Amino acid sequence: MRKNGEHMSELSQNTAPLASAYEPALVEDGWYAFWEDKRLFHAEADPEKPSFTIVIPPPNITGMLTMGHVLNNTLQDIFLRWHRMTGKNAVWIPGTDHAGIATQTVVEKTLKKEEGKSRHDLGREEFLKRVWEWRETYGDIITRQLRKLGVSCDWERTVFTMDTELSTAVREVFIRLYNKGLVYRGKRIINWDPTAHTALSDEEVVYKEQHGRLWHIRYPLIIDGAPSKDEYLVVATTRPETMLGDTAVAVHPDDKRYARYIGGSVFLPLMEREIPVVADTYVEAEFGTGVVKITPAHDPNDFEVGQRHALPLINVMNVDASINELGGAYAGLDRYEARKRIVADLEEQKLLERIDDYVHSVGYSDRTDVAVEPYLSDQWFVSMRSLADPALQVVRDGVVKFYPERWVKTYEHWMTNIRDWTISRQLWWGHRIPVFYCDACGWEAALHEMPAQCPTCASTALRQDEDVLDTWFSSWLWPFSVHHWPKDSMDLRCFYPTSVLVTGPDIIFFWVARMIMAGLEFMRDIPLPDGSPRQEAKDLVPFHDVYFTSIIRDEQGRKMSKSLGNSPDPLDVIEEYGADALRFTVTYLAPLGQDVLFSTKKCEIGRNFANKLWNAGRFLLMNKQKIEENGTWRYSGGNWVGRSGDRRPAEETTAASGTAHPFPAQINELEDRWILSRLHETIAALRESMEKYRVNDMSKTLYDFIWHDYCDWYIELIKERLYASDEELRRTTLARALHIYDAILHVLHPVMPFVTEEIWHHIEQGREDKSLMTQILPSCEAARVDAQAVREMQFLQSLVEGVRTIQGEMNVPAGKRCDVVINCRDEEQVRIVRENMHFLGRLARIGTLSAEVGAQRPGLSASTVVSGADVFVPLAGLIDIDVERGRLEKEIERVTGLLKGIDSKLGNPKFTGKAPADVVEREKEKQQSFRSTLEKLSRNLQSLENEEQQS
RNA sequence: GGGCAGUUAGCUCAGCAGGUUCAGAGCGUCUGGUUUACACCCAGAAGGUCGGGGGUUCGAAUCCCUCACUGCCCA
Repeated sequence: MRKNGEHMSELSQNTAPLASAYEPALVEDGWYAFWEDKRLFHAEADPEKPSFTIVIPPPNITGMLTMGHVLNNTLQDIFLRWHRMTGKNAVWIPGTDHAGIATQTVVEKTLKKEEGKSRHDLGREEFLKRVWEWRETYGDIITRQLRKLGVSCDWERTVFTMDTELSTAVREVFIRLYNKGLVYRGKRIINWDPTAHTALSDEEVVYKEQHGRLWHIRYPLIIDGAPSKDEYLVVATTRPETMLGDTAVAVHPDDKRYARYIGGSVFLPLMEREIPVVADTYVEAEFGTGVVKITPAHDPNDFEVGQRHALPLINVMNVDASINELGGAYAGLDRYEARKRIVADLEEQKLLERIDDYVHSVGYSDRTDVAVEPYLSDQWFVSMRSLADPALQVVRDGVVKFYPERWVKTYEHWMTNIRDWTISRQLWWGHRIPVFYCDACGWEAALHEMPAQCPTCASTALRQDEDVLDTWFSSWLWPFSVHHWPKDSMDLRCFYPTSVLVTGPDIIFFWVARMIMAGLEFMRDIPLPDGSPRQEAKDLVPFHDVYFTSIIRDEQGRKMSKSLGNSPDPLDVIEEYGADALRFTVTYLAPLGQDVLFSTKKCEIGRNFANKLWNAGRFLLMNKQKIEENGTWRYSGGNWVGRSGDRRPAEETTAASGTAHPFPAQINELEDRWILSRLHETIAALRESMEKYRVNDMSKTLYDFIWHDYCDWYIELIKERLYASDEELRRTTLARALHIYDAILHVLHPVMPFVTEEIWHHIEQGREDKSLMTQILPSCEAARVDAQAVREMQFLQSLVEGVRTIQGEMNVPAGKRCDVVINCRDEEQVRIVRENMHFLGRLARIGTLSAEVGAQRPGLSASTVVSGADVFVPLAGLIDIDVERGRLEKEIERVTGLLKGIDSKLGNPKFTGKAPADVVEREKEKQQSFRSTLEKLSRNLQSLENEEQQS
């Protein structure tokens, strides 16, 4: 990586022409270092200045940069850079997440591999030391990777969820909720991860459809105190191994088939235990046989049935889901091995009636991808109802807006059916639950630190809860914990709430919803920047807008995943195409709310675009250099400065800015009026796209304006003036072209920061210490929009295109210039053509051009009709009459069709009666225009056919 | 089973406040190109009647209903 100083000296000495192709690899690292060294990403709290804040969705410390991160962070950076360039106090807080299970698993694996030890061999304290070491070594790989993307995070503010201050916030929140009774401990069936040996929340379980079996097992009836040999109830189950823990069988109370067995009992095979037959409406009579085994310790529904019927709970599994000593002969076997043996044994005892194939969904751990086990254990929960209600309200009220809006429905559904949140994890890596117990007297409290002795009985034998908290229990505090809440500070006052959250819809429940709850619950005691109390919902919520990103898929539409190997490494892509190209491509392809089908090759869009921009700049700079080489004039401050140092504005100074403006209020040149008009239309469109978070619209607008309007047309149009002998004309022309180009660099910078910064520094001397990223975006000036210039240009553009089409179709040799005769519709058209003859000739390879009203068709001409004007191209010797006839006939057919449609429309009294007058008027004008076009086309075709017969 | 998206040129997608020649762009294909910024380029062409059906309306790719298929989320 080049040091800032080196880069700049190289730049300022760089008077050689730019390379003919843009090479991102040569400049990107240098500019990133420049921005960082100059602390341009850093912002200080300023109560006087409106701020624009984003907190990063903290990536896991175990994570590597994925295409998902690329999209997400590019969007955030675009928003941030754009708003920074509007003059706001923009800050983006970066940081990482400790990722409890993922990190602990990684370190445990390493430990096993390298030292053959388990965490238990090391003990808690030593193990945690190792995790910290691991995080010191590998934990910021992802943030280093993010820098390659060009993100403008305020790295000085980087935080980590396990930092001291953030841990304080976690404890504080736990203690407050505990004291309010919103955190509680209870024995429940939770989702157990048998690999990580921990509880999971409902949200961490993903369900997958699976082909399984439905085993039908005979449970002999107990008759006269003994199991019957030939009478039995048949239960159907997908999990026969859990029968070891059965404490009843159940039927529906209205199910006549089994009514007589209710109150009786059956003989539990294998365990040889007598269990009751109970009646419960939970049972679906239609499912299976209508008899269900009840295993209260291993199924959440059975647990509830068990509660209702006071059934005993028999937990037959260990923490790794192997069978424990309560599982009789199967003790010690893994759950799946036990299943096999149990099925075999049942078969041998002729207790297996039949086996059906069955498709059902099985829950898997989001983190370890093993089937979760419903498991009875003591866990901590957050009572969600009272937190959820206000959080639901602010979204319904629009205090927090979702983009796209449809996610509101998903949010509402979850929030109205919310269940309590399992927050304890049986891990070591994480925030340890701050609850302390005295075993001597039973005292228990939530505190920041363990007291020296029990406040009740003075015992010193106190202990802290062994479990840690769910990682999301720290993430939901992120928008304020990054500023070290509960401590009050100007940072917290000014930078909270944040402006927008950019994240994936997959974590709407995990994270988005819970952050809203936390903001509303905990931010009341922090005043507003002016010191007044924070009361209104809009000041309490953690963000005002939530942008839900697209999902990046491969070309076949499959989700990108490690196992499929279909996910390109973004760093490779950046190396090959450049970060700007990747950023542009990804935003260009990502409409709000739609998935993105990505392939590396698509980055050619962005690379080619960057190269196009580069070459346009290169062209201007070559011309600039030619003028400066004469020694009299230097381009500086957006205009030309004479050698004496006097600013000699060849053009006037705008009152508003006080700076020289190369475009005076009155401009004669049509192309200049047009491009200035298009620029301001474009700025307006970009602003609107930004407000609506339509980032792909923004990219398309930039692409079309820069490539088509500016490069394809404007640069071509001014070449004539740039090559003129009059140097003042050359200077004026170039100043205008540079002015537009400079504006382009500004508006494009948020999307493509590197290439724009690079070129911006080449444009004029004296920018060595400045950066484009802290410049102010050009404003949209309505007065510069010139509808007439746009209309006139459109006419001229269609003339050029019409002539070019004829030349192409007739295979006119590339070097040949054709004469053109235009029969104009009116004198206005004659004027426009005559005023712009010079560039029509150049752009359409025209020799002599004549334009008048009533001009006659020269013999052997190809023709077309443009805006009511006949365009004739005499092509004696070159014309292929068959081809020309084909063209005209096809055009006649097309226009006839259009005219027919309009005729029937206007012939319909309902239309003329009901449609608004201006619509009818417009249709009439169209009808006129089509008729006239059609007449001209037919006449031209007729002439052509006459000529054919004559020859 | 419930909910939400999507179905427009060979491919990927714009067009989502019904009426500006609205049927578009990029890629791909074909034709032509040594014009002093760019072959990561320039000029031009061919290709779709907007998933099927029904409805609202003077008028629908655009609004409503329905069906089909695809994908996602929740149970």
